[in-house]
Amino acid sequence: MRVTLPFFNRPTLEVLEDLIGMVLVRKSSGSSATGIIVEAEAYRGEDDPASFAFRGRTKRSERLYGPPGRAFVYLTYGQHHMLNIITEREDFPAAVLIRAVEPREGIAMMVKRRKTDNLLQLCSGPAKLCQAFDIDLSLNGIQLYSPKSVLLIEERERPKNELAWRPRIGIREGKDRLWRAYVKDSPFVSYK
DNA sequence: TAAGGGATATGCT
DNA sequence: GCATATCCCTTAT
Repeated sequence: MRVTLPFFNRPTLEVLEDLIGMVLVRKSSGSSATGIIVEAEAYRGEDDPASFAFRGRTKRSERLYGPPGRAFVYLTYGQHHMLNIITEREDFPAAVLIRAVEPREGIAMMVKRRKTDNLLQLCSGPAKLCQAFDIDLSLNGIQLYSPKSVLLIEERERPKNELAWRPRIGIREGKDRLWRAYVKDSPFVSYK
């Protein structure tokens, strides 16, 4: 599926699953960092106790109610940035948290930002990938489907001679809360 | 594997 | 004012 506005304006659990295997691109002064999304988590509706929207519209949850296809970046624990992708129609609060990516391009830059050369430690966590991709509050609200954007989601090119290139996706349903999708057997996911 | 520190925007009293 | 948060890292058992 092509990544344009309608891609994000759909039920969050569908977007969640489709985002797995897609490419996160961060452009910065000439070079760019890219990675394949291998783990993500859904937050949807005011009835989801894990969502910022659980207690209604506040300054913090406001962007969840905004138009789909934009980034919702915020700071937690005073030092870690989180990247969410807004889904569903305007006024319905929902998003997908990007939890882990498999680093592809710009790895040298990521190593520098993360201060580790362990590939498995580069982007295996929501705050880790933000650090590796230089994502902070300045990118809050940015459009993710414009080719001009410095942060965007792209469809992965189908590799030649590889028939079954789509990743094997696992879905976990939390007890009373979140849904998490991940690439089965990927060493780049955040949990052990 | 477990425990504790870090450092700040946000919401609640 | 105070408590808490979609977490990471270091240090200690």
